[in-house]
Amino acid sequence: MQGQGHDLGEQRESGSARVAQSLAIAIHEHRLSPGMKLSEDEVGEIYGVSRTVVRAALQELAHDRLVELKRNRGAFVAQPSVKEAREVFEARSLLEPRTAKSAAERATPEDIKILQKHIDAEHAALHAGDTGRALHLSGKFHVEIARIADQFTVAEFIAQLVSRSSLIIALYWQRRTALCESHAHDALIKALARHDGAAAEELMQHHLLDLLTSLDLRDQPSVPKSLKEALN
Amino acid sequence: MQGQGHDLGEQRESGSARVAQSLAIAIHEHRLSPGMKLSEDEVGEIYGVSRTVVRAALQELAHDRLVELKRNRGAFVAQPSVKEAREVFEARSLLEPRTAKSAAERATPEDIKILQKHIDAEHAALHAGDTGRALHLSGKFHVEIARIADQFTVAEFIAQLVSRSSLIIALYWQRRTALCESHAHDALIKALARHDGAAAEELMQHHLLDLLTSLDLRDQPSVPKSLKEALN
DNA sequence: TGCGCTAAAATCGTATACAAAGTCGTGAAC
DNA sequence: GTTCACGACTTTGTATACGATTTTAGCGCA
Repeated sequence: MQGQGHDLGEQRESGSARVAQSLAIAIHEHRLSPGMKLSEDEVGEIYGVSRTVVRAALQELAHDRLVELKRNRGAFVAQPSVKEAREVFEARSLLEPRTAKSAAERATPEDIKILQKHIDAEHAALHAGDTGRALHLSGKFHVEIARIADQFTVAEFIAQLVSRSSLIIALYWQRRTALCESHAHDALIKALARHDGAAAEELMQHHLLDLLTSLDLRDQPSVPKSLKEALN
Repeated sequence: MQGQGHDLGEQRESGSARVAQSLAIAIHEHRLSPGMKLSEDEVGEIYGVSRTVVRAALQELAHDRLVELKRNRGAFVAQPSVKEAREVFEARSLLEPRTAKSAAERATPEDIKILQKHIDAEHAALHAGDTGRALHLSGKFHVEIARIADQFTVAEFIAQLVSRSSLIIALYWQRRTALCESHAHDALIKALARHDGAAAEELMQHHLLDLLTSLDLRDQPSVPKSLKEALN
């Protein structure tokens, strides 16, 4: 989300955008756990900026529901409730299957290559034991599909939902096997490559249902830990 | 100065939220036109707050794509492009029909009453010639349906899309008749009242398509507010 | 007259300062 | 020993200050 999207290597980003993105990635990769407090002074110290820009970054993340702002009490990494978790996947099931269908109908060979690179990086991260990074890349795969469909508005929503899903997974994941992801993505990319919209839609719907059912949506919270460690 | 406490009803909200909401409504009601500049000093003067809180409000609106922030140049009421307009309605057509279906299956008599009140107020505003307010209420109708469906996550997305639609209508509306709205909403509420999910889904889909086709999406962003912009 | 350059004014981006609200620990009363 | 209350400390909310960037106006020159 954050930056308008086209400038990834740019250094021109405003301070708050940089901080927000860094924090967002840290959350995606589960280096920041749900419920952890994000003190303005502490975060500002870490990034070498004043509370002003930290506040802007935290507000941005709060808008994406990655952090929760409590009035006069500060910012905390969000802890999505069970109901919110179901809502997020309900929203994804409304948006992503039909977006995947559109993507299948428009995908170019270059698009497929980019997706394949995502998958390869994801596999590599998984193999290297960096499950956090693998999860982050897995999410980007979903957003990339929306981009291929040439639907930036929907892509933004999906990006937000993917971020929140990462938080949900941190809280409610029950299986230790993260393999299902890879296979589902492999099948999806094949359907996209052969412009099989119906199959892509079906595969995406099934993939999301699989993700949802792999969660244990009866339990409750987890544990916070130190801040500086996670952000180094 | 800075009367910290002139309380108009709910003073629970933080200053920035109050300013953001006020500005958002002004945009919904077309009292602020696309492209209009929102100077931080000027807005702060109007609401009696410092630039700090104005900036927070503008950032919030920027996240909802109601205003566009240009680095070192300030905030402007957004001017959605033709492509963005199509994307917004594409996203709505993904989210709203099936949400209407869910709402139909869950709607209680109280829900129907609330919706009816919305419609009545909308009709009243229309009859009073306050088309801006009618548009605003018409939008709230759509959001309320998502609330009835008990999908707050989707409801937030719809709220944002409805806001952006208001901006799009301001730019691309071609018909002078705003009547279609009312009839469509009347039919929808009837389907909801008799728990006819399929009909509600169909009606909503058709309603959105109607809205989209009532726009003139061939022209470029409409009338520039100032001459300089036109010659920019 | 028209164009380009420079300086002044306005506006934004960020840091700092101060006030209000919240948190936590200590101690006295029961 | 437990509970409640009060005060010092911490953290947030907002205002103000200052440097950076952009815009605009004025002036000189072709």
